[in-house]
Amino acid sequence: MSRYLVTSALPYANGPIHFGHVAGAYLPADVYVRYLRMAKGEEQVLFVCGTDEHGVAITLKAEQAGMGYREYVDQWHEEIKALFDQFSISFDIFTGTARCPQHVETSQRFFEVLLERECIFDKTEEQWFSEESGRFLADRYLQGGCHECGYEKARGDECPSCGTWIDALQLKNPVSLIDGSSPILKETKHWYLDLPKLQAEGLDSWYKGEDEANPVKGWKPNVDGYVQAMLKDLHERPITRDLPWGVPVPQHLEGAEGKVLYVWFDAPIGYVSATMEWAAAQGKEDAWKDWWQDSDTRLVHFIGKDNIAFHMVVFPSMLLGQGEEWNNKPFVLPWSVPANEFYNLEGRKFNTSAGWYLDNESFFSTYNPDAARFHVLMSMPETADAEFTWEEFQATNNSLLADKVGNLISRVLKFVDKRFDSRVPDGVESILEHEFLADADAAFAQVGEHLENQSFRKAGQALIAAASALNQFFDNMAPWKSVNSEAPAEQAACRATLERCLAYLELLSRRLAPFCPESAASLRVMLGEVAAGATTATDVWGTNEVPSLCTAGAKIGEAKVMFPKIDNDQIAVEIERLNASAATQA
RNA sequence: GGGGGAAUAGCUCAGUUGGUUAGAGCAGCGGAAUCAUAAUCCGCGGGUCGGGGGUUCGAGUCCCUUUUCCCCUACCA
Repeated sequence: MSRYLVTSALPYANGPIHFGHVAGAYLPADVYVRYLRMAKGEEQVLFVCGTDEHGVAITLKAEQAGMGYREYVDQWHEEIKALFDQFSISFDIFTGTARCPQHVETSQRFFEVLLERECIFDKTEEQWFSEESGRFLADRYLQGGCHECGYEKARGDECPSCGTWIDALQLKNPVSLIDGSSPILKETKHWYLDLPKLQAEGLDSWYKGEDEANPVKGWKPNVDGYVQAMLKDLHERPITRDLPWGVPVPQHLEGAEGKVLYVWFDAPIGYVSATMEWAAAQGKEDAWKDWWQDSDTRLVHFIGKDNIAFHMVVFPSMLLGQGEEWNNKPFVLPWSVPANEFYNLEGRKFNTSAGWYLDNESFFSTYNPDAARFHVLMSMPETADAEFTWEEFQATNNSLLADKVGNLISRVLKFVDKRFDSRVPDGVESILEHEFLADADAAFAQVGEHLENQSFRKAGQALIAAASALNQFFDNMAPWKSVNSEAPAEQAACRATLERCLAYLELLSRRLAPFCPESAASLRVMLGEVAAGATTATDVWGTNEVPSLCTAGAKIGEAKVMFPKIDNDQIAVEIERLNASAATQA
């Protein structure tokens, strides 16, 4: 039995996150994890994440805000965590690279091991240095004359005028965009990750699925195409920076003073250190090894498409490069990297500073978080960019959740309440074979199959199809007619129909849980004694499960509206608010 | 400039290794029913698959080219 170590991309603690991030890397991961916990067992799954809190961008923004670096990232850490809480993202641990107690030591050890194993080398080169602010300048913070077309406001990486590639060292009369000073060239030593070497030593065979110790699930087209192209021409990458904020390069090394590990080097190590922090919190310091160094672990990275290179090439290389220097065991390599595309808002990118965003607080105080989860999942950018639109959100909420699912629950429970005194009808000979129940069985089975396969939209569609089949069953049996019949056979059919409906609602409550956890829980409350048995333990998914007969006389609870409808006026207000907010910022 | 992904009914999307009249949901239209959050169920219409070319007995599905959108391009995670 495999265990699953699931990660979501570490959000950068440099600004707000929005539904777009949630749709790409967090919500699908959470639905997957909730499914795995139910289908494989809680102890077989670990879900880790945290904020990425280093890097030059953070130092600049913090300085602008007149805040200390730690203070600055703390603020964003809290804000980011708040949105995840609204979406009920169920991380086992959510830490951060600047707050995780194990992070510095772990990152440095990664570095040292790579150095010892000669997967890292150093090089000394000249770079632009601002004497005024006492720091080396990243290419993008330089402006100067383009060596090709002479355009004077070219940036250090690309000329906006002629589009040519610029080597920052060739800029004419460069000026620092940070402090306006004229930088000087100064020598600095940096360390580089030798990716070509690691490619030959195992990255290639892992990627191709030829590494028996590290099987892979298979890559999505966006991942496969990108990585294949990248592996044809792999170069070494610098992994250190001159910065006052980050994980220090081990200080015993010559020239390490004032240098930190480059943010993308230390960030993915955050997955490992977060696991260590989790283990320590469990009182089992070594438990992290069971996840990172156990060949039965399936390592799954949920990311956005902008992160493919790091999770498919750089981080696996770093793991590979550790050899067996940790406890005489290698690290596991990713089994699956579900990279999603981007999620936009009403046709444009989410952009908080331009007023093009959803106000999280207002959103969650007005709408059902489970409806948001379900809609975002059903429209998530699995294969291509996708978008959130208010009208589609309304349609999902009303047509699917309220009308198909909510109403099904409502009509069944109210019928049982009125006609059978809120109890499972007795003397029932269960209906085991029925066309529409067979459809429901198949649809419920597909929910599991699709979740297993990380096909989230299809899983959601299957869930709706199951509810639809149950509606068909109810209509086909027409218990509202048979209930008034004098014929014993009719009356028996009516009782059997409701018994099956209750049994299937119990199944629905379990299949709905990964998508809409709160609603699933409230459905179980409504089902009362019908859902009394604890079923959160390992539950067999992906098979045609025929629910067993409900106990006759079992009492059900009170039916409540699970998914309130959203009316047109409300949606119009939201769209107007969005446009007004964008207009104000423009 | 280079690399990658995407483009299929009004909308959102499926379409396995190329193979009979290209599917679903939503919206729309018609009907049935009335237990239920005026919720459900049945039926119907509607695409030639971004444009062009090619391979093939046969292509949405492979190749070339072109247009549009998005991502990466290595110090904007």
